[in-house]
Parts: sequence; structure tokens; C-alpha cells
Amino acid sequence: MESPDTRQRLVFTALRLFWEKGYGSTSIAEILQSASVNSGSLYHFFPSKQDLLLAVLDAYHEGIYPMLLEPAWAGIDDPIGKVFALLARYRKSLVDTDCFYACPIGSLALELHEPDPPVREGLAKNFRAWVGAIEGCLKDAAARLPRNLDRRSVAEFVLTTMEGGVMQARTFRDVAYFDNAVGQLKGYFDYLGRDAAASASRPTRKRGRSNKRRSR
Amino acid sequence: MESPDTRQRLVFTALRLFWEKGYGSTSIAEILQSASVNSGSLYHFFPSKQDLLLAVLDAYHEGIYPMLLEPAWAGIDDPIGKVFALLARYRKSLVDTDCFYACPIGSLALELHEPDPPVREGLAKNFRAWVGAIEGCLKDAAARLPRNLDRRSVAEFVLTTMEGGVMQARTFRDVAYFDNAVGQLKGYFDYLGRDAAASASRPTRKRGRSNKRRSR
DNA sequence: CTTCGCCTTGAACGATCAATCAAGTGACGT
DNA sequence: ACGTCACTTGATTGATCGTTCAAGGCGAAG
Repeated sequence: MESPDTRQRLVFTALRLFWEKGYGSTSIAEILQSASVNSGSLYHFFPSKQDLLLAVLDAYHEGIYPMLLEPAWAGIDDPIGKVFALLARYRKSLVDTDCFYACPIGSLALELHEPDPPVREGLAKNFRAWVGAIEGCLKDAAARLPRNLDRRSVAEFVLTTMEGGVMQARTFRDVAYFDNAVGQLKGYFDYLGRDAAASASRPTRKRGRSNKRRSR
Repeated sequence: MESPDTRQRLVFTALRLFWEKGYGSTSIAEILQSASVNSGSLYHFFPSKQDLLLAVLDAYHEGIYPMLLEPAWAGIDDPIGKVFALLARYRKSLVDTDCFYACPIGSLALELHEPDPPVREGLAKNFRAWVGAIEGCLKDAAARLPRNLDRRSVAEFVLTTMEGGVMQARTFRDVAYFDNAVGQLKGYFDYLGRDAAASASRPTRKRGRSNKRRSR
């Protein structure tokens, strides 16, 4: 495959290296060598390393649907099944890399302590897209979840579980920690499902307890 | 307070700086200046920067009970209350630092991509101690949780939730994301509590479904 | 052919990094 | 008084960092 587009090759190479080694530990020289590009070309397109990072975050964001969700959801119709199919994809990523790499955004989010607003926004944008996809599944699940359950909040919690599970699996180099996180989340969903079924068979009781989100 | 112990001053200083800026972004020179120590002294005690990191991880491990759990649990007897009191302490840390810093171990765990076994073991040891403390609470909760619920797995899930919630709160610079994670976890615990109460009033049914952990 | 502008080349720069080391200090045992 | 040794001093090292820049290639427009 020929790749005449230097800019794109740089972004993809940097994406891979940042994923594998983190942002701070990936040197410009390494990116240049991996992409077979000279420093002048890089700095022609990106004024600084941080601008390259921003381009990487954009590229990742662009790829969330076609590269992540689409393949993960191939042949899966059940909306809640889609949620766990996506988690299964991260599991595969962990297993394939001996529990080294999974979600590049999460790693970058905790590595970058700088307050640079554009970088943070790039990370946040990725998280929002991911959560939005899960939220869509939960909305599609309709009556299988409690009626007044805040779908967005639960979707954020799925991200919480995924990232926390990945962190532990990486630290212990054991995918069982990720499996446990997913298993507990599954338990939570089971409870939610039973709750929805129970209140459906007992229509419109008054007591309006429910998982409402706090104001933000 | 006088501090004649150079070694200890180095460890505490490094602990603080690693917490604030991460490991890779904290230079030896910065540690030396902050601790008012010369490089020769540092390298007298620690052969390399990584050895200093190991000492920091040890020190943090030593401090988990006296510096973290003890103050978080002061005046709290309810075991499940202790779990959420600990989470509340991380919340306070987030609020106090404008959502910059909370759990130093989690940040380091995702920053350090190196496979150095001793470092990973230092991180894992800290996680294990934390999970062990939560596990103790869950065991104390006794009948308020389903009888055959795996306490260790749920304790690991509490860590998952905390770390995932901190990651999102940091990225969005908004503690509401941490609050949501804790709120969802609370919802899960509510279900577990109701489940325990229900099966207690209906003693010893046969169907032994339950949150068993996978083999590891 | 000339000119212009995009893109590439790659040596070089100053800053900063972790780490070194020869020289020294001072408390302590003998 | 002397030797020993744990500890300190701080200049210095070589490597590596992100970044710069003068020079040149090259296709398209005039």
C-alpha cells in the first residue's frame, strides 16, 4: 500500500506509538523514524508535538465509529448485547497485548497532567463520543431498563467501569480483573432489568425512587 | 519541624511531586531543589530514579492505613458507610485540587508503560491493600449483602469505580463525573442490600445464582 | 524558461535529562 | 590523636529532548 500522504502517516504512526508507550515517553525522533519522515516535514504540518497530539486525538475520534463500534457490533442487534460486545472488544485488546494496551484515551487522560485546554477538550470529546454510543444502546433498550433511569449517567458508568477495569488488568497483568469489573457491571444491569420488569408488572406506583443524575 | 533525615525528606518530596506532576514529568533536579538536597546525596540512597519511585510506592503503602483509612473512617462505624466515606475522601481531594489530583497510584499505574516488574509490584501492592480494606468492610457488612456474594470481587469493583470516576472527573475537570460513578455504585449496593433482605426472608431456596468470581 | 509555493532534507541548537565522581565533612570508635 | 566510614557537596558528563533553519527539490502556473 503506497502512502504518499506524509501528514496522515505521521498521525497514524504517532497514534500507534502514543498508544504503545504514552505521550511523554514517545520521542519525536522515534515518530520520525517509524514514519520515515524528517523533522522538517513534521514541523511543517505540526508546529509542536502537542499539535500532533491534538491531530491524533481528532483521528481517534474520527475512528471511533468505523474502527471500534462498527466491528464490535457486527451481527449484534440486542442493544444491551452491544454494550457488552464493546467491552469484549477491549478485553480482546488486553489479551492480544498481554494486558499492556487497551484504551489509549484513558492512558493519555491520566498521563497528561498539564492543564492545556485544547488537549483536555480532545480527550473529553473522545469520552463523550464513546459515552454517547453507549447511551444510544441504553435508550434502545427501552423497557428493559427502569423507565426513569438516567441513560446518560449509566452510560458514563459503563465508561467508568471499562477504564477502571483496564487500569487494574494492566497493573496486575491479568485480564481477570477486567473480567471481574465487567461481571459486576453485568450484575448491576441484571438488577436494573429485574427492577424494570417488576415495576412494569406493577404499573404506576407512586413512590418515585430512581437513579436520577445530580445537577451538573 | 526539623527533618534531619535526608532520605525521608527525599521520599516525601518525591511522593508529593509524583502525585502532582507524574513520574516522567518530575525531574531529579526538581526533587533536589524541593527537598534541598544535592544530587550526590540522592544517589547515595537511591541508585536510580526508579529506586526512588519504589521507595515512594513503599511509603505510600505504609501510609494507607494511618494517612488515608484512619482519618476517612473517624467516627464511622457502619461498614458500608466506611466504603463511601473513603470515596468521599477522594472526592474531597478532587475538589481541593480543582479535579487535578486524587489517587496517585492510579495515575502512576497508567503512566508507567514500562514492564519493570518491581514497579508494577509496588503499584499492585498498593491496590491490594486498598482492596483488602474495602473487602474487610464488606465482610463486616455480613447479612446486609447477599450471603454468597464474593466480597473480594465487589471490593475490586469499588476500586474500579473509584479509579474510573477519578479519571473522568479529571478529564472533564468536573467532580460531577466522580459523583455519578459513586452514585451508580450506591445504586448497585442498594440492589445488593435489597437482594440480601429478600433472600433472608425467604430462607434457603435452591437456585444458587450469585455473584461468584471467575477463576483466576 | 522562469517564478512561485508547497513540501522535504538533515545538520545543528540550546535546554534539560538522569547519573557520576572526586573531594570533602564530621561524628564516632579506638 | 588518628582512622574509618556514612554522608554531603556541586561541578560535570554524555545522552536525549523538542525544535529550528538554510537549502534544495519539484510540480504547476505564467
